[in-house]
Amino acid sequence: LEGKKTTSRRRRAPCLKLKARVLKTPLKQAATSHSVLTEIQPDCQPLTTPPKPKEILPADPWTPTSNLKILISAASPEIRNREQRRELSNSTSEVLQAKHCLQEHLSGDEYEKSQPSRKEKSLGLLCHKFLARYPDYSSTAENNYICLDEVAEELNVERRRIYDIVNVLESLHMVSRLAKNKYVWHGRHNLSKTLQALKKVGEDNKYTQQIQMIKKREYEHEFDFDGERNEEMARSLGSNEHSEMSFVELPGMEFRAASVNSRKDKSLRVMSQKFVMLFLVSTPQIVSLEVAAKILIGEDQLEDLDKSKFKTKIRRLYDIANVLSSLGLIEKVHVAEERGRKPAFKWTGPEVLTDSQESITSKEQCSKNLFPSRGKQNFTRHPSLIKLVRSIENDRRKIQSAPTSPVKISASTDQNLSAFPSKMAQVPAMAKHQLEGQSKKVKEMKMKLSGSALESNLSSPEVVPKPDLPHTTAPSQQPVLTQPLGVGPLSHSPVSPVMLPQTPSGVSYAIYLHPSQAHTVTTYSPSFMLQPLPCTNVTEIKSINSKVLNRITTEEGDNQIAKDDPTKSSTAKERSTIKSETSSQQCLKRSQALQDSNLIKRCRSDEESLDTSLTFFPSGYLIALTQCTHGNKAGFSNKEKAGVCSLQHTTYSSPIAGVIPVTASELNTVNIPAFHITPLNIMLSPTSIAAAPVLSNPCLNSSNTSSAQNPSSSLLNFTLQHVGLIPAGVQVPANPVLQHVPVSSQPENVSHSSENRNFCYFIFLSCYSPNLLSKSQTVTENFFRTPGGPNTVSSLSANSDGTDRISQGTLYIPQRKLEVSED
DNA sequence: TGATCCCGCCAACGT
DNA sequence: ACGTTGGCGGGATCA
Repeated sequence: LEGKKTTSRRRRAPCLKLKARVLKTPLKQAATSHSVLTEIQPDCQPLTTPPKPKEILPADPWTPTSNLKILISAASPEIRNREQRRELSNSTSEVLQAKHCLQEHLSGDEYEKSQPSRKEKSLGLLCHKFLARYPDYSSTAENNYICLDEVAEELNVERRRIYDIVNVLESLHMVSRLAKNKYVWHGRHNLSKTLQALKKVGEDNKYTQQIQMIKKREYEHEFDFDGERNEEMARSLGSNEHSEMSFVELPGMEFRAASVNSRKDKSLRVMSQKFVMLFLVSTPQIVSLEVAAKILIGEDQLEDLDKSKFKTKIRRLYDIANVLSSLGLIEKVHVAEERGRKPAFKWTGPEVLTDSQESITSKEQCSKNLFPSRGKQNFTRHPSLIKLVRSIENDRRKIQSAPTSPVKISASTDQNLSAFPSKMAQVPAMAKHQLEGQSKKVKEMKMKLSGSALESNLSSPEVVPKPDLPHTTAPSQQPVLTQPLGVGPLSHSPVSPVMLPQTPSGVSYAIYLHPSQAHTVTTYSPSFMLQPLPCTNVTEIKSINSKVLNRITTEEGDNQIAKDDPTKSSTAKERSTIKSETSSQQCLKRSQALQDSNLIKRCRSDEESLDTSLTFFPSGYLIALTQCTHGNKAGFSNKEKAGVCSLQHTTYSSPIAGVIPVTASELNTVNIPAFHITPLNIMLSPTSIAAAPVLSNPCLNSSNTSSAQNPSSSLLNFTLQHVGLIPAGVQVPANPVLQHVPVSSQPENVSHSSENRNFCYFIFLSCYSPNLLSKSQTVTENFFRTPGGPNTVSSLSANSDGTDRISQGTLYIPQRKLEVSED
């Protein structure tokens, strides 16, 4: 028991071998037998993890010096510039811990005996060490090659452990295999794209629903293992026929990734990706190991959902989680449960935009052409392509696998595509291109937005732009836009009005209707609020919490014990743990109780300091009615401003609807996430609808005017009826006149006479989507079919300056009206 | 105790 | 036949 790893291993080997043959790694079909285990065990004493030797090992590589080195590398800011608080505290604690050990080493000689503790050998620490060797963002100049042997040796670990790390990194495309024993380091260069792709796949996989389902069952019956229930559940989960999802690749990297070897499962990699997906699709972004394990298991083997399998899965998840934690992507938390707390992890990585929010269209369009059958597999290898890929892989492998085959592909990550004969390769490239361009645009827009918000006096509280926060992780990798959103009014909370920078071009409005209050709307809508929203770009709607906060209930979410230390300024973070109900049903069910005092407090403070990071957008039905005119020439007087503000405030109390002014010219800048919601059976009372126009609070308008045109009431009615907002027979008042509006708040503020301005009306039936929207393109493509045909859309989206206009007088009715992803 | 997860056997793969 | 990968699960540690 001298402890030397190698020694003990050697000693142990024969014994294990014997036993193992019988029960350990079952030969394919041989099932593990515990009885055998117990019987045999006595014979071969060790057969267990060697007890931690308490003696010292002079030869042990873990000398104080090495410890120090590790500490330094782990903490070195130059090397690891990426992290912030979270990870910082993370690694800091680790470092401290290690330091502690170090001190022990130094202090007492007898202490030197202490073997590296289990902790010091943890995968997490090892991963930190590993990561410290490479830059977050690799530059071609540096040594981006990873030689497993070397690394293993340098880090003093078995190679096996390195595989664990590399496999996870590979799943994030942070490294890719070049050849035997050789990997290339990509760093975080592709991270955001990878995450985006993963999120997309996760959504397509309906992970959100799966999670929901599991939680539900769990809740209903105290979850009993070996119960039929589980099998049932597994079946239902697995029955989603997309269970064969394989490794998600990244455009431009697929072949390299594929070359990793054709070992079919690639389990750890795939598991890692799926695990990440779970975070990306859930809100709050907290995933308990249990749920994750169940989903991951349920997906492939619906049959035996036995305990051991579950345990194993959990073990693997821990391995993965350790690596992800080292990367600063997740952080451990605990969620309170009826019985004690359950381990869980919280996503702390960059916020990821949904494809549907960003460039789903471009990507999807491209891929759809290739994979007409399903959009869902955009980044997953399509079955029909496997053969092709295989053959390519084979060729490639031949070239690559020569022992120590030198890197023959240029180190750059995405440029070798052209080398591929397959035209498939070009698609991803295109998508990527667009993606990049778009995110750039998003960034610009965001900047513009916050800039104008700053100068706008209208900037009542909510417009106070949040100073650019340092990125939590990869600096500059994600658009600022992607900052944690979430705050807010979550799923059921009423949408709070938003103030956006005023635009000289006019105003327009949108109506927000929260499903949870739909019933109210149907009958009477005293709280129907009209919000004058000066806006330039509705690219991002900033909202603040309304006083009436809804419960953020997620079986897990609620219970989550914010174990965050108070020192941590986790506002955005915390807020991001809002749950967006995908199910309208649930939305309706949820009560609107105030949730936690923090939120309330924050809400209050919002009035002054306003954390505007919050950007959620109602996703839902959008109806644009152009030709509605309004406006006045009065500028914004202070008084008016005040009025607006107060109006706005009152709205917080129980806004069930809101209107966002949007001029036609801004139409294309409005971002709305793809439909997530079912249109519900919301019916608007005619009066409510009529109110919309009223919103064009005169005080918002600039003096310039255009001919006064009244909105076509028939058009309006038609539209509303068409989408089921009002009963067929009902007619909405034709002319939006203030007095018709049942505005319950500050009527005096809306009583100005108005002049005319062109703008269009948007009506949203919303189900809040905490996700940020970003691209105008999304809106236009998802909701409108311009008369000009498909090209119109392209041209609109192609224009980045946001000046495109949709011809006025046209009623665009979304064609995908009832296409809901929800179900 | 239950949560973590290190350790290393050995099957599957690749050459 | 041998080296590389990496699934897997016992059981040591940690909290």
